[in-house]
Amino acid sequence: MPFTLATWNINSVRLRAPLVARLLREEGPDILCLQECKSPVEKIPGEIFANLGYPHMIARGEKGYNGVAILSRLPIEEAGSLDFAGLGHARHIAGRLENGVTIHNFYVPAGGDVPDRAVNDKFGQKLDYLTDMRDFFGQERPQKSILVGDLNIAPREDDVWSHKQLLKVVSHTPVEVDHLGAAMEAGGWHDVTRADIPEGQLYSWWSYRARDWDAADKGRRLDHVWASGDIREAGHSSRILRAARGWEKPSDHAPVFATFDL
DNA sequence: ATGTCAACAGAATGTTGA
Repeated sequence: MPFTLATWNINSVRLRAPLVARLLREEGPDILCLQECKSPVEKIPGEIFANLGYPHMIARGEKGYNGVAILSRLPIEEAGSLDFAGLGHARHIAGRLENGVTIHNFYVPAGGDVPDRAVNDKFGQKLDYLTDMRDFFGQERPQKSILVGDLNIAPREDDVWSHKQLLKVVSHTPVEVDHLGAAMEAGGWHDVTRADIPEGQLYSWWSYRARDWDAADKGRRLDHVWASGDIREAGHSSRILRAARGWEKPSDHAPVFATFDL
């Protein structure tokens, strides 16, 4: 049975519960992975989503920051949560579907402003997080697995509005791209979005600070859908719902979709 | 340095993080 999955950094699931509901109603993904819920789990308005046909929710949360959740119309059971770099943050949850597919939902640390771990602890934490990711998935290569989330890195030149102007901007520096690539390779992960859409500029995030985000279009592809090597061929129909960035009181991220024939 | 958001602490705005 094919299923469609979406990943979306919602930037407060309580404030934007109406937008989540709109996405569920209008697009109807089978599974929606959220990041930056910024809410303790017990304060996530799960009944709103349940009433829309998404009775299954697994989540990790904390007060004010981070937080990840998976909403599903298919039964999903928790399959652990990882705390890379020992941050003690709610940045990951894994779930398993009845067909045996595991879904990892990640919110990788943003990394602060200065791309130098000697002067910016947050940048060091981001690199350490990615190194731990590499080591974890390298230990035992995942199978029948999908990894999604806000990875806070735009790896390719055509994943940013200006490769040259962003080389020293956190999210597109070579050291971050290398760390992400190492995690990807160690786990045998494949970039489903770029397998589907190999050519051209592709963004999932536009800063709030731009006066006209749509016209300026200074975006970055920070949100990703990966598949383990054994199911890479099952992924298709990738798309980014850019329109959601223009909704009333939007998140600064747009949802990324993929369908899997599994 | 700036721009714009959101949550928190604690009672108005400043801080932290993105």
